Amino acid sequence: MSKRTEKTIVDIAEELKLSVSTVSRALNDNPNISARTKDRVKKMARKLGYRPNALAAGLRNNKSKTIGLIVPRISMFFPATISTIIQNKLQEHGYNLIICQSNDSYEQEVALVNTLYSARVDGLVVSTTLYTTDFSHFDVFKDNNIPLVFFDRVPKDYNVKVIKGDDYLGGFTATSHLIERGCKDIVHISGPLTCNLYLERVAGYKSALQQHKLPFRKTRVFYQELTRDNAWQACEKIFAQKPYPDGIFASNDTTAITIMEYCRKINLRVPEDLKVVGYSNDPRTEIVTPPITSVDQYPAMMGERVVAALMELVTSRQTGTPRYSQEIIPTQLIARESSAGTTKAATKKK
Amino acid sequence: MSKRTEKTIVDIAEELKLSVSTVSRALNDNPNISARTKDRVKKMARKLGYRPNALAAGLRNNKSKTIGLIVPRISMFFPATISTIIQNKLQEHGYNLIICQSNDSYEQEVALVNTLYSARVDGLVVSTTLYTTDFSHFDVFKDNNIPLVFFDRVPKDYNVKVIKGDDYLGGFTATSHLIERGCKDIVHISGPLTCNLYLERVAGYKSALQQHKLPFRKTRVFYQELTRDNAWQACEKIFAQKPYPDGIFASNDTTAITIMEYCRKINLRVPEDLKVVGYSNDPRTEIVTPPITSVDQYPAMMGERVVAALMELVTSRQTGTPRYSQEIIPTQLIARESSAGTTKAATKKK
DNA sequence: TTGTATTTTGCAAACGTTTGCATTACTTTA
DNA sequence: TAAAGTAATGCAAACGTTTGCAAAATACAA
Repeated sequence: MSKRTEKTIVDIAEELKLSVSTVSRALNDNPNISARTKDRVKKMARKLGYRPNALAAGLRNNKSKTIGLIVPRISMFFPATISTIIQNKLQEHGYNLIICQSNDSYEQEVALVNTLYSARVDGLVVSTTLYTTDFSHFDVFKDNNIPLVFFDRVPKDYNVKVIKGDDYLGGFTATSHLIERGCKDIVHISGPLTCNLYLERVAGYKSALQQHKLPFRKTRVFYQELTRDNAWQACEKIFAQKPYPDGIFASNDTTAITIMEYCRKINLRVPEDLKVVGYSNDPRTEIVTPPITSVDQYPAMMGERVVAALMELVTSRQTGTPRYSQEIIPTQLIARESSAGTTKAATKKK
Repeated sequence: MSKRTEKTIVDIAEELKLSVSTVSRALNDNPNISARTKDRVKKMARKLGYRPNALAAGLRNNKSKTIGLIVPRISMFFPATISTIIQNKLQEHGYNLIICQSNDSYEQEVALVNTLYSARVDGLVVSTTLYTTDFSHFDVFKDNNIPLVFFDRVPKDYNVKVIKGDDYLGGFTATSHLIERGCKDIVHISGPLTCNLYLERVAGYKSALQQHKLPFRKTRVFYQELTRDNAWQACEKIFAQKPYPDGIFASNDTTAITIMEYCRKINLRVPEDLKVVGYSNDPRTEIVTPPITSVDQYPAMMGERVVAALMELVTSRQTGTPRYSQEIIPTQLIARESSAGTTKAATKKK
């Protein structure tokens, strides 16, 4: 039906016997266009069904009003929640968001950074892959002074804006909690140490143990991608031989949930025989029986801080390379039934 | 530090004493550029740190290699899963995805459609708001013959490509299942009827009842946004007076989960006193005790079909306005404990 | 009326690509 | 060695905006 229907400002200009510059200014509410012409232009724009071409404007202005976001996957609770917040907040600021998933693949992350640069996004928000230790693919953004902010999984030794959780304290609190509830032999299931935040949680775990004069044993810590399958396998190892631990601190709620399933299978009672603490306060922890104690990371707050930081950077592009600050979002332990009661010194054997 | 560092193909051209056209063609592997020059150009491009400008290319080619996606919210299981699939599939095809959330607000949806059009996306994928009954804001896409595909929550009487679940059959199967398990008085908690798919599920529910000679009673059907709060309130109404129903078919798993919580609170046994079936097969249904019977919608299959359909439309833009087909994705009931056993004719009273 | 200040509008270049057509540079053939 | 054919490259326009500067139109003052 309709062939070349795309109306442009020149169509409006011709129709109204005005110049394109006037039309452009009128549409952008430039102060030195008379109210009358503004009105005529806008009316005609509507009449012709004119739609601004953001590509053209972006090319001319060297800004796309678009922000890029790279997360490992959007189907996981924590990144999903943050993405939602970021998206909605950015919308308020008039920015579009291109959400991309690296699927925890370093190569994909690199590719995404490049295509997002090509799309000339006005800023980039990233939570890195588990395995990203070289950050040079982000240099394009730094070098061209394009706002770049990292959250949650953030780089080490790479000078950028960073917004992260208090992972050390989170690990410390979770572990201390278990100790206070009487646990003496606490297993920790951690993510791979290529990802810094797990390192910090482990450090927190360790120092909680030490502070309570409990030994830190290497064999009691597992480093693995925190998937269901891996969690199940870890359980098989853990419960292959006695003595069983009396507490497990999992760096992830999926893992914590899987542990509970495993316990049910082998008839181990939670929290009586084993206490479990997860991480992230995924809503699933609440609907499971028994509900699981977990560490809340305030995703909403983090998301808000991310876009606030981003907007600051966007609006202060000129002032040379800034010294980047690091923001720490607090953490809160939400105690639930999975760690309730007190395990007495003499471990109950079934 | 670096001011005007943005290298363009003209920089490459100057450096190599070539014309920009040659450089452009070389970078795009145009067949009639000699292998030697291609090589030189690519080397120089790398050396200068050249990054293609997708805005400029998009403007020139009238295509952005970008697809828009509008969903109610990305934090819900079903849309999240589909978005993930779509995103990953599109990436394989070399397309970027701009994911947007309407937050179930009609106004936001309209606004998003417009900005995505302005961004000149090469296609648009939509699952509409609960309340979208007027679809004229999508006309821009239809009129300009830009690929447009709807999934799950799809328009009624609007000629477009549609990929939807088999909601009638889903409703029918879920209800039949409850009847087969002995339920005689089945409540249905439905979404608002402004959204067509709920209408179909209700129709399925109704016809299952009729087929088994059970009465359809208006007071046994609730129409509401399927949130936690609403589900809780519905429960309060349902169990305010006897007789209690012996089965509930909820059009959503969040609702099903909430029902189970409520039952626990009022000491009603599931499945003995009440059987529950949800919809979507959200993984949460599996980890709850007892696990909840639900209707799987094959989100992965749907996502794949969506991008397949989209790619077909994208590559066959010329051939006039096509007659759009409607695809139906099958549905499968996953029976779990929440509807196990057989409620005998004489209702067990506690 | 003329001149000056102020408001409003227009011209043309620029943003970084791509591409039809023309041109030049090489091969091949007679 | 000239003619003809083929391969490789270049020219210039176009995509739809925005914007500095110049010009025109209007208002105000003398």
